[in-house]
Amino acid sequence: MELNEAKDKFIQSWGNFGTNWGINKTMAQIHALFLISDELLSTEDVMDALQISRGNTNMNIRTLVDWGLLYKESKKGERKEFFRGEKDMWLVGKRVIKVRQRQELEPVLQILSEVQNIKETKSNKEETKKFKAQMKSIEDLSLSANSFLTKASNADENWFWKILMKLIK
Amino acid sequence: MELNEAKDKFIQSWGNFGTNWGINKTMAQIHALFLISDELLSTEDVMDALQISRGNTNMNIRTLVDWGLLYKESKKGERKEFFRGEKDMWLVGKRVIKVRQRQELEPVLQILSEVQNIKETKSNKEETKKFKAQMKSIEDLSLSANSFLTKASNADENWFWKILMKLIK
DNA sequence: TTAAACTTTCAATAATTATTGAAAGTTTAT
DNA sequence: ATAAACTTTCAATAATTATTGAAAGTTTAA
Repeated sequence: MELNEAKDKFIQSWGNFGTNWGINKTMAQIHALFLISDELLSTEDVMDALQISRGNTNMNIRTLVDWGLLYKESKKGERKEFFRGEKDMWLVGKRVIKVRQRQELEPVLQILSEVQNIKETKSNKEETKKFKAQMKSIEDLSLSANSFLTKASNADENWFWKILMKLIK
Repeated sequence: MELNEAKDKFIQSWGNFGTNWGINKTMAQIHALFLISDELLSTEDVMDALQISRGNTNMNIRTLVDWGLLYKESKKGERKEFFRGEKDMWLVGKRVIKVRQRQELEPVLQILSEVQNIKETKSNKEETKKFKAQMKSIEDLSLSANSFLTKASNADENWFWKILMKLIK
């Protein structure tokens, strides 16, 4: 395989991978492009490399910066904005976990808690008890997952993997 | 809140939650309905409860059975098929992890490995080295995540959480 | 067999989500 | 203040994904 062929394959695959996990294809592709680019890239560079529109590029670069996966940087003598990708995959992982935990797991925890405040009537006493118990069990697992992810996304790599390795042996 | 209002809220939220993670809304809603139903339900019961078409219901029930989140069961004297939901959230979690790991993580591992077989030319020696190194680092993290998920999805609950609790303390 | 009861399929359609690109907005240099 | 260089927005459009429902397929009972 050629280098450029390999790069393209990686970008396309990363895009599809994102798609399966609720991250839009362009955003994942831009991220992939930055993972394999050592130089700073401008919005136009990204537009050219991936053949996508200015609006699309701008929007997704913004989101990647918000997620902490890209950094805005300046080039001396250039007025244009440039960006650099975070290359450390452990850090990338931690940041993705943080954002998605906040955006998606926490709202569910909120609902699971709310939904347990039901007024019980004489006619549905048993049913209510069972429903609450089931919500509680989902809440418990979600809370444990949430704690784990919080810990994981704040942990320093060595310490974390050292203990994790005992687990996965 | 009323019991039925709470049930509906849970079903809708679970549907949206699924949507954010690349699982279609109907499938997640059907799953939610089974999580809070003690009785066996038929395709028609699900159609009625969620107001969705026969085809949609059939297709998503099939997938849920494939994933191991629903079981097909018979009711004596009834010719119709009935289904029962797996209620144990730990088991549900393990099964979801297994399916998605196979469907989405493993293809990425495949690509990451493929993409490292590049023929180096004199003109791009350095660039090729860097690209390979970056692919390797992504592959390493992905392999670790993969091992962890495999372990987690085969673990028995008590043993697993006991060690995990030390981590998340 | 036959036909009723039930399940599955799939082409058509609807709903959702992503993308474009031109116009509006902003910043900087002079 | 002006205008060139650059960034952002957003209504229109395209692409993707989900859903419908009728027709085809299958199973069962008599």
